[in-house]
Amino acid sequence: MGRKAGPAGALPQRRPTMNDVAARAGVGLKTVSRVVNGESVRPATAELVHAAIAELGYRRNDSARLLRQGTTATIGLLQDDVADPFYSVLARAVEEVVIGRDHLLLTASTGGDARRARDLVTVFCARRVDGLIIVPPAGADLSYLQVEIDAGIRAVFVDRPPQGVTADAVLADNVGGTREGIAHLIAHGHRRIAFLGDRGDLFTAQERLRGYREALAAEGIPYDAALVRLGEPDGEALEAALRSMRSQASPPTAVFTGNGPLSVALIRVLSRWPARPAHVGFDDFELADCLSPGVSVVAQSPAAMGRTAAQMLFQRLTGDEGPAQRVLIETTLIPRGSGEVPPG
Amino acid sequence: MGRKAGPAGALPQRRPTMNDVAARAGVGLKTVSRVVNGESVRPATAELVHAAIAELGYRRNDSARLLRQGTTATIGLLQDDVADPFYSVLARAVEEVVIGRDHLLLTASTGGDARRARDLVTVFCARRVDGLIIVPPAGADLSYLQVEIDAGIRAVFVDRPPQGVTADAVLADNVGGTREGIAHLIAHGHRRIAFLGDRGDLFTAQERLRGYREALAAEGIPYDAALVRLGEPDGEALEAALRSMRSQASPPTAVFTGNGPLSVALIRVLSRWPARPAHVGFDDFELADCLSPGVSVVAQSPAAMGRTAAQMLFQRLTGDEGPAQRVLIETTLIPRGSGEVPPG
DNA sequence: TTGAAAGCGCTAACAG
DNA sequence: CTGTTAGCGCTTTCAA
Repeated sequence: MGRKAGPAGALPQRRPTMNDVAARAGVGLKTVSRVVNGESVRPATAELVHAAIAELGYRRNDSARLLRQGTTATIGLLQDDVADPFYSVLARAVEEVVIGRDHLLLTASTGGDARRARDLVTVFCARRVDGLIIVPPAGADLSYLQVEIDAGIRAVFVDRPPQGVTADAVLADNVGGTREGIAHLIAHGHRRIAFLGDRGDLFTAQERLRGYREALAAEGIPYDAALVRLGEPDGEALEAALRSMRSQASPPTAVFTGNGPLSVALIRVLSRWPARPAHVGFDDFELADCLSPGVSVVAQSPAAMGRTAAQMLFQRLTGDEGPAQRVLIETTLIPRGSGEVPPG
Repeated sequence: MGRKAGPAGALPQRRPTMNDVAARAGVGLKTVSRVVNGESVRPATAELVHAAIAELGYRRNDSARLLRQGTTATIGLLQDDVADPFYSVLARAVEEVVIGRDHLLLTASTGGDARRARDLVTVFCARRVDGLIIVPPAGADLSYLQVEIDAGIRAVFVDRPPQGVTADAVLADNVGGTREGIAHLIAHGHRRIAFLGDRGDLFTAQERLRGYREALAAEGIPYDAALVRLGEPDGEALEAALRSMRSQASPPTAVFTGNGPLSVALIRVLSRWPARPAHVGFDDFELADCLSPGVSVVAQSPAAMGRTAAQMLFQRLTGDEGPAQRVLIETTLIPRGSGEVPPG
């Protein structure tokens, strides 16, 4: 009782403050502060304070504390969509580092919308997060961030580099990984390899396409635009593209998909198809090994990317003023069957 | 230049405050506050202030603002692991609601560790989050939360109900969903149905087991403990359990798995097995439809759970003092083939 | 319409 | 060892 004071509404719920504790214990405010923060205080006095704290149910307000200290001990994480496995694994890794450093993590998903990203960045900055870890939306101009960075908010970019601002970035080895994947298909006898990539305005899609071209060039295989399709992982569009490729004079015998969702979409389409081309996908995904055949992939390491980004951020926060870095995280080719099928 | 002032270190980076703006504009502090907050100010004066704001690059510090206002406009989300698809989808839904209400979301993963959960709750509360959305670790006594709730921090539980404290909870219809799944198998002729559930100290595992028993009882099928195995989704342990079940006089013709990871683990095991029992899993997962046969599941709706929990929380934050509620989110049976296989 | 003063809850900088 | 006074950056009186 007391808390539910009838229709008149709940009590004001004012929590006891250090002042209240000080008054209750009959000591000065600063003494309470010392006790709470474990600084040296005469045991007898400390006892008094502890008693008052217990009686009042006092808990220090860290928001106030941090305001005074001029920090928020908070990092903001901004990405396309936490529900996407790639990002959720990345987020978990970031979380781990952030909490290990006694900070807290604010998270938000942009849905890939540049406008929303900007709004969220603004909100995070208004809260004065100590640092920002950002997967920037495709093609977003981030020059608005420069003023925040100049004002002291550190930022590290993941998965895609920033445009319009100079800052650290942690990226997958998109070119190298794709080269390896394509070379693998070529090594298994394929020369007509389709490339299904994500939207062309995405950095990762561009880079992976570049890796594709480089791998072909390295083997003297001509690049054929008719085998390339860039766009979102839409099943129907994918199927149409595939159909048109198949009707060519020289149809593809293998397909490379540029990310997880595209791989999954392709698998859905192929499951209804007669002959199956060889397939290698960029980015690993759950159950890739349980399909028949298992799906060979170029695995990224979202956890390593998140961890690295967070660590770089804290390095900046602890005084590293060196020039902006760009770190590449290695990929790993995992053969599981689908990529080792010989040309039909 | 200026920012990188050589080895001496970066400049103090003090951001301009309202005071600075006031001084620069030659007006009072409160006038700046009014302008920044869009309150009525004489246009000419406002112009002066805006100019000063632009020149100084001033941005309001929301942390300070919120301290004064006695709120943090922040919600804390605590769950086992954001990297788990179930939780990441739930998190995304929570995010959406929270940001739609002009709040921010702090997230942290407990790894299912009760001790860590407690620490994180404490940290969140010390920051004075307005509310908490929690997936409580198995068997964790949350009575320590009572004092925080009494002090005004609202809490809503998701997926698992709280122990040791009375609060709102949003749960899946574990019993009903499982009953439906088991009934489905029975309808397809199965009478020997194995149940592979998660650790027995997990609320969801208990409830789903209960649904299993009720479904059997409803059809007059005797419960056989030899067909039940509870434990973490460990492939080897699972295989051993299955092997021992198969060697029984009357081996199971169907298997029900109690969550996504268990379903995946089972699929891995079965992929190396000769005969395949029928299979229905609780909780849907990516590519379940692409396996052969497709995996029939009792789908939960983590997005609905997260959304509902967040909405309930805001209802509490806006004055709802009614008794604690428990909301059940419906499940949906999705037949895809594996659950419609007749007994061997 | 504007501004001065007080204060959110805490810590930093000095005294005693 | 302890307490007093400021002050973090803002909003909230309340008076001019």
